Amino acid sequence: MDLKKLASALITDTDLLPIEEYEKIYPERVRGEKAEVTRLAPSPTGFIHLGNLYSALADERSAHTTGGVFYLRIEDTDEKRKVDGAVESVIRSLKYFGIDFDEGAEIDSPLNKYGPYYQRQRAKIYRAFVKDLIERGLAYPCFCTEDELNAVRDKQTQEKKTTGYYGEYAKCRNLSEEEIYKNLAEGKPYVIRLKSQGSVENKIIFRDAIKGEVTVTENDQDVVILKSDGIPTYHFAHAIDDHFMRTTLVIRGEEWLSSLPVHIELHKVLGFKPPRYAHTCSLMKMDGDTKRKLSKRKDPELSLDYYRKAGYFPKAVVKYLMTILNSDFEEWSLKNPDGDYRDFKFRIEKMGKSGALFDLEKLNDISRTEISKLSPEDCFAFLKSWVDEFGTDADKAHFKDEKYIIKVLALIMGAGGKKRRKDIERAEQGVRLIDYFFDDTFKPDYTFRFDDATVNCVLDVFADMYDPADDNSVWFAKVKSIAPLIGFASEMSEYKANPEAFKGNVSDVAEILRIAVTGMPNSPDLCTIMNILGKERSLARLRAARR
RNA sequence: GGCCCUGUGGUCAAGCGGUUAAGACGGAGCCCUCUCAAGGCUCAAUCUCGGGUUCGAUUCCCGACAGGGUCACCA
Repeated sequence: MDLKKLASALITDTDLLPIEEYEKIYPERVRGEKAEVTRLAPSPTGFIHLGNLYSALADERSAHTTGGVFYLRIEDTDEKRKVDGAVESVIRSLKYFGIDFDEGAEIDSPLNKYGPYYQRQRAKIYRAFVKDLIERGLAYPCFCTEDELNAVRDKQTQEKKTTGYYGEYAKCRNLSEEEIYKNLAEGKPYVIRLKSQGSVENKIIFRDAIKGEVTVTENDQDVVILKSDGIPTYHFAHAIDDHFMRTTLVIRGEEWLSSLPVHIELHKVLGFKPPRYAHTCSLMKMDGDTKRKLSKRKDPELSLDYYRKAGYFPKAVVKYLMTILNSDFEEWSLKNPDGDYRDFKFRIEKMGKSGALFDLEKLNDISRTEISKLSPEDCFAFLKSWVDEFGTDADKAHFKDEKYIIKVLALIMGAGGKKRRKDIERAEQGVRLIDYFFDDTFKPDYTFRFDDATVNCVLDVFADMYDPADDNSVWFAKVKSIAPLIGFASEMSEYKANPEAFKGNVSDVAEILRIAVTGMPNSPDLCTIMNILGKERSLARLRAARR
């Protein structure tokens, strides 16, 4: 068979470059010996999720801790699944979490020498190589229809054979020259398949950067490399792109491990040296009593928007992910509480081999801790940016009074250092936490544990003696002085020594006042709260709480 | 079902032939204390199961079991 003629009949482009040219167009990168070139290669199919961020972080850290390059490539080979604005969304979302690309699609950079970074725009490159493969007898056209393929698969399933297009099932593999040209003349659609040279009898031992030695079976499937629309499949595009974009480390989910034999063979027939691979475990979630991969459809917490709306501190999400990525990060972080996570020595090899259950509790803890480290001013800025986007009208009005809120935050956060509080977990919850500092959102729950006469007595007596000029100790002395009036102990030690002798103690007096002023039985320092509210409002609240 | 990956407390996990089997989150308790938070201290809780190899296995090998992934003209 005249393969050259066949190749020209199948791949009709007339402007393809000789394949050797591409080695010159995309030369080896100049880089340090250990510098890794990594990439994030999402398909623009929807919105970026936590798994992408997780993977992006591993890529970004691998590149930047070694002095390498991290770029963005868009895998848009499946037109059906394309969503407008997805690329911008990827870049924006990652930026929100502090991750930037050095190079790639929609990235303004002088490094952009390995583009185009959209696979659809690289069609000529792929076709040049497919054509070469056909000429070398390593690829062939397949005219099988979907129905025929399904029928074969059903038969294979029934006979308990391995499914797929291989060996005796590869009908079009040995089509005669005239059959091919006849089909072509009839205008039958076709795909190009790899003519696999492998055999499942052979095992390949391959070294994964995370999993270590992995034993796989050689590929014998005649996989599709060029779809009927002339666009390559993922497998083929991956081999070409990661070679010519000079990627050194491919980090991807472990769901790709099973197609590794295909990729190995593809690299081999194309004459490329494969990159190093790192197959990461997926983020899992508990569903009933079994684990499963976090799913886009079922789990809202997979969406990055979820974290933005809930007002998680972006750095906290990143730090949480870092603890899963390299478990010794947590220890490092404890030793360097104010350190930048970028100073941590991230290594892809330290990644865990088993899938981690996503732990929202731990994220919450990290988020609380990170927010507690902010100054009241920075915390205000963080909450304000959340309020601007997701807050109610009341929130927006409140946040116009920056000075007042900063005063409130200084209290809530225990500013000053030693008595730091961790009350704010997320912006959404933090904003609700300060509602009682504003009259329009003050929604008290007057559930007192004492009779009305006692409550009123405490309220009235304290209102009479309250003086905003009092410092904390004078303020508290006054609270204590009320106790004996209603048969409460003014000293805790007294009360503990003989609880039967009293109806209550100072803390109960304070509780009555606290419920009146804040509407809740628990709060930060009451004296300071009254101070921030001011005399008039404080007294008004004491009055309003009378039974 | 075939193939591949994984298997240490509730969760994330350190460990790499001999350890009282780290640490963190969560839980319980105590202290501190006007409540809460924070902080300090203490406690409970783990090597999936069989066989080997070895003087000795959580660690190495084999098998079972369990969980996960994958078997497209989707990535």
